[in-house]
Amino acid sequence: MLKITRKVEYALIALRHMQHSHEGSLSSAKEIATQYGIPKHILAKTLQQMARKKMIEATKGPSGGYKIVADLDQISLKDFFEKLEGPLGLMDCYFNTDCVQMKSCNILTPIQRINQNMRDMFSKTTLQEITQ
Amino acid sequence: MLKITRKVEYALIALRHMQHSHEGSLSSAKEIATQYGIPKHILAKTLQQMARKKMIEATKGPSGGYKIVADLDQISLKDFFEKLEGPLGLMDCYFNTDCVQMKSCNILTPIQRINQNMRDMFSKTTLQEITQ
DNA sequence: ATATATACGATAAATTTTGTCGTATATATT
DNA sequence: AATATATACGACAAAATTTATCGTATATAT
Repeated sequence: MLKITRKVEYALIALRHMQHSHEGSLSSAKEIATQYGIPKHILAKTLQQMARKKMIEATKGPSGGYKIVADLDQISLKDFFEKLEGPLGLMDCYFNTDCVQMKSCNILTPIQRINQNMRDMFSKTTLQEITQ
Repeated sequence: MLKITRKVEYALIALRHMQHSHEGSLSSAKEIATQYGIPKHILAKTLQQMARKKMIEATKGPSGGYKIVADLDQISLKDFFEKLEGPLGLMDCYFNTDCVQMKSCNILTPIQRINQNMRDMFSKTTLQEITQ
């Protein structure tokens, strides 16, 4: 439990790779996949998702690839996680209110507190800090 | 991602229930399961695991059940999670060192940092704070 | 034209989580 | 002693989620 997904892991690896490669240069999915032993197709999808979220930009064709366009200082880890995996919560009832046991649940309030702590923590860390 | 499991959820509900029931009284798996709409068999297993970890104590036979015996002030959320689900880490490589990509991995150190933050957070919260 | 690279939906495999079943053991009550 | 109730626990099955694959389309440099 409390694991990040491979998708997020691959995304972090790719971001860090791009950030450390030559300024303005493009990194292809193939290049990154090969270097870190990641399935190319999956990495490509993840990169596409990041492109849709305007974190990176894609260039098609031969010698194409991706490059970072967002300011990683301005993106918190919480935002990053949510861009890739949707709302962040320890339990679904944090954002989804249709649990039939809502009324009888005796840990709703306590759980919300922990949740808030976790979200605060991930809100305070920026992507830049991770990939620098 | 970053979800707690039902097992942990059920354990928290049960603990809170016991803590709020009459001092020294026993709560049976059936009683708790019925009240909160939890599958009885699963809850029983979870309670048994908590008993093995010396957090609660079981009494067999009719009118038997469980009661809290540990000091919940002395148990951190991190310890609680680990008693039920094993080592706590965002990624397996935090405690399991046989990832073949260890050497080429470019996010090992950053991830360890986030990991540590999360563990610290859960170490600072006690079970008592949650179930009180 | 051709080769290379991204785009993306559909689907399959693998893993993890969640739940069920059966049987054994202990004990209060009758 | 017999019965009913409750915990103990391993084996197994179902469901859900995550992870990966496949096929096809589009863009573009050479």
